[in-house]
Amino acid sequence: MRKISDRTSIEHWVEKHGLRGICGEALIGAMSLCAYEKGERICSAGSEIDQLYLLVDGKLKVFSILPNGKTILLRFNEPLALIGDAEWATGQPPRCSVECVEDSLLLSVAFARLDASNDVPWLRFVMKHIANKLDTNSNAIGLNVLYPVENRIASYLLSVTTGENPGVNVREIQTSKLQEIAELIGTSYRHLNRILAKFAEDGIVERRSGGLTVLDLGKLRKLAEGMLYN
Amino acid sequence: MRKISDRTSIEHWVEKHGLRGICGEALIGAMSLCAYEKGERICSAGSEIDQLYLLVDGKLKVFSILPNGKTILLRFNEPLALIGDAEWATGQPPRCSVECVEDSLLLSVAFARLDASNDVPWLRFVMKHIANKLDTNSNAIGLNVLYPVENRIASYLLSVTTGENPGVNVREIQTSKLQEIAELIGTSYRHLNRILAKFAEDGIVERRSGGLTVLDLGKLRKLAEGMLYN
DNA sequence: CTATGAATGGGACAGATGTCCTTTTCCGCA
DNA sequence: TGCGGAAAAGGACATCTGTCCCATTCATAG
Repeated sequence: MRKISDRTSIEHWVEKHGLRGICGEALIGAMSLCAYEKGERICSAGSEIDQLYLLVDGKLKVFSILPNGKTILLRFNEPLALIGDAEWATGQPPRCSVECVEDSLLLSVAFARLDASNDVPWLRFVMKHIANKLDTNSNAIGLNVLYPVENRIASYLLSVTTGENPGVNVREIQTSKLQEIAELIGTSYRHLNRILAKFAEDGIVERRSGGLTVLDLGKLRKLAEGMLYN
Repeated sequence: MRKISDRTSIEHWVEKHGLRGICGEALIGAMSLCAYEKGERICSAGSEIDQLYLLVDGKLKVFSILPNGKTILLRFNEPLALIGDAEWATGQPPRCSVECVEDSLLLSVAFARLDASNDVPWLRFVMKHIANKLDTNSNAIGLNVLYPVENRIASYLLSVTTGENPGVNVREIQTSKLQEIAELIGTSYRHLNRILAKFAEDGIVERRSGGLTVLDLGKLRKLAEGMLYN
């Protein structure tokens, strides 16, 4: 992580996301700007966290680690997203880990600084964000339990495909080895492989030389049926 | 639902749960007390909701309804729990339905009344509750995806068993037909039946005359492995 | 260019779970 | 008391998913 102290940069991102209407000048003044590289970890489940982060540029993945050591993808985050909001609110250590899937920029404020603030619009802003996560999560539980892996994979592929350009090579837009993808989706590598083979047969994706190319976003969307990791 | 207008009753519950330290007198004055009967629905997914509820006595079950019409149990709620908090925060219609599993008492406040309030301790209180739900949910997603139905059933049985008295007849403590339980857990009736048969074989439960008696809470706890609906 | 370990692709089989049906039990009512 | 429908119990089979294993391909150091 690289800290960017330049106030002008901070201002830029504050303006870009309209933060000035949300939190007071004092809070903005207390913010730092942090640059994380692709693959870097912002926070880890169970570890300490004492900063609230606002993702202003880039993309993050949020995943949970279970008692048996397995991991499961919870969602991808794009700007403007909060990291550490729930932890600040509950005082609990983070239950999830957060990692950059692209080079990312985050504004940060110390929890201590927030505790001291009685900024009502800001509180409402944070509350709304947490509530949105909850909303998404409540839905995701059902979808994860009630739909087979095929749908989760479709959803995952949609999430890592930029959408504007079908035919994206998945290899290029995210580091994960297939093994990692399998873990994120909560299935075995073998099964992921099986489903991908079927997708290839159905012309949804193309596999060549170890890469993976999405051919038919429409079919993927139909399979994902509204279940998205975003 | 029966409305209890008696201010003294309201005061009683406000005191009992220490609400006076959380929200201003004005907010308390705006609260109503509602008595719901076992089985009654407090809110339904997708419908309108314009009140925030505080469960002060009784027990609720919260479940989500999916596109395909299936339902999945998200959690049980006991006092002091909030209903409608996330909906108030996001402005979205409820994604979950909430139903009483026992006769219950809830304090209610209109969203409109809350919108007008800038009570900081109260905002933090609500925020913390939403964050807790999120925390629990994030965990539940992984558990639901990565553990087989057997564990979910164990967890369910624990949740509906009062814990102090092993040998509780499940029939007595909650209305659900087995078919309903199956839906809540997100499995088929057939499979639930299979697992229960295995539990009976292992001496964990006893099935007789259509009822179900929990014999061995210890084994259930081991199976649930920290995954609880509460 | 080749050797080597990592990553991918896939066969075989077992266990978990869903679907479809039939039989049995329970329970209220004529 | 007997009947009829609802709920429960369970058999048979198909599909989904995991585990184990091995063959193939790829990337990279030498």
